[in-house]
Amino acid sequence: MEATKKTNNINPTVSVDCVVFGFDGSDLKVLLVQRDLRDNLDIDDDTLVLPGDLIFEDEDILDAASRVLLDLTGIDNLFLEQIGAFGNLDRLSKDKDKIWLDLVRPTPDSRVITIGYFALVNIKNYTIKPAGFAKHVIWKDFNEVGELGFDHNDILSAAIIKLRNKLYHEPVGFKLLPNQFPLNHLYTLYNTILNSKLDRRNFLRRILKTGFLKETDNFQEGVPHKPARLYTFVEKKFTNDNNQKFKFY
Amino acid sequence: MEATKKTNNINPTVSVDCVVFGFDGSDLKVLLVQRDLRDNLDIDDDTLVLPGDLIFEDEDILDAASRVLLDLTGIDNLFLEQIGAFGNLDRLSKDKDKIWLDLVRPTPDSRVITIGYFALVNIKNYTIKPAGFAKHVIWKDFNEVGELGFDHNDILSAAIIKLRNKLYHEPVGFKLLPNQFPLNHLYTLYNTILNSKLDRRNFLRRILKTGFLKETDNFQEGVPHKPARLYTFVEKKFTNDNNQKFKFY
DNA sequence: CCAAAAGTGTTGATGCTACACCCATGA
DNA sequence: TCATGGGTGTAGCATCAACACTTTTGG
Repeated sequence: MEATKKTNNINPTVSVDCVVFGFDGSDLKVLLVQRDLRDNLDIDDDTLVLPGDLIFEDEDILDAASRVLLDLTGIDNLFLEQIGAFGNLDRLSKDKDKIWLDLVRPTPDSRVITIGYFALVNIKNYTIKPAGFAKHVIWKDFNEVGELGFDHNDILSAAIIKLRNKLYHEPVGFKLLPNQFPLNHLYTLYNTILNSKLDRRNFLRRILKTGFLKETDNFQEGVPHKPARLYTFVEKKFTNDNNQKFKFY
Repeated sequence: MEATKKTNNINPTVSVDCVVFGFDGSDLKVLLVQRDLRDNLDIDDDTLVLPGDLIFEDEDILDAASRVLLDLTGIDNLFLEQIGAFGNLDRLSKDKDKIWLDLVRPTPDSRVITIGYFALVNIKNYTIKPAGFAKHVIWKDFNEVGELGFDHNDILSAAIIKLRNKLYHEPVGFKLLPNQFPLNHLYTLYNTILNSKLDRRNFLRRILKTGFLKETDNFQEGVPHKPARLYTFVEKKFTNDNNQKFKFY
């Protein structure tokens, strides 16, 4: 009967972490942040982590993930999908992690379970500004991500697997591209993410046959070669029901 | 350096819930339990729920799920796979749920996030005894599951989707069957779970071609018709890497 | 005119779907 | 002998993989 009370107390045992993928035309990128409060603390810690935070007691988990992205990166209103829960007992036990936790968390020894989310964005829509909320946010090449803080490499691994699966079965590649794009960008995207060298002609034929692409009257500009025709994504009803039958790529 | 301290304090904000699927030869079954302490409490509550419990502070989540199944059902050493985290703010707010929580939980109003797991078992290995730890445990027909407590219908929905996906891409059907089984049981299993009527000859040809089945010299006994040859599952290295290319059924 | 990427079809092999009858057994 | 499910093959169709040359543009 009673509406949810807003307490704004943090829940010290549950956090969210977000894997945001972008694509710059040739490489897959991941959004990473330097740890919060880094400038104010007298520690030498340049560890990168996924954007994340503890949740509030009365906050929906998905909302928490959205909030984190908005606060840390200015990215709003993103389609986020859950990866899963990560709760290893030792996930916060690296030395550097403990030092940071001791400094910033009210209950640094608390056992924390985190829920991972992932999202795909067109990287050009979210240029990271080198000041303000995005001071410590960077796009990192997926293949050049080193050791992250906490268990965030595990979360990232789970995310890339999910991304590859989705790429096969759902029309999601477009989310990583601008509104209009040449087909070869999509082709490169698939090859990059899937670590493969698909046959170009077969790929183009198949991707067009899905009906999710519509040609425009626009062409690439400023390229030192024949400009390619730009295509756009056609929103169609897509049900995951036939997910398994439907090979997308 | 220091080994994990065992505190045995419960974590009142995180729980696990398990979806255990079984197959009886014609129907898909789910393991459900009546709520804990039902007999000792003066309430009229025959609500069924998934087996689950709060976790301990220093307990791995997966271990917690195993413990729950062992405690409630005697099922040990099961391969459990995570479904995901379920954390809706209203997931514990049905009237009957609140009454039960008030009676058995130290902090009944605590917001709880649950991690769902699922498992496949050969139903004959785990005959539920009508006494002892399994007093309130039943196998329920998947299609006859009514309204469960909490948000357990949501968890179950997520589980069945996962099961259907796995059935397409991985050799898991065998886990629901005895060591030796006639091919038609496997065929029925696929049709039941996928809600389909696969072509029988095509199914048999394809399933044999996967190389995961080996014929034995044994035949069905006690059936009022020609006894079918029994097959057994061949353990082979199976990597999910080619998950997406590989159509299993 | 050169470099660079765009654009474009066919063929052979493989895999898929659809389909029906006889057989072996227990009762 | 009857009822029940067991066991088996093919043909036509669709899909897939493999493969290379010409065109257009900018510089």
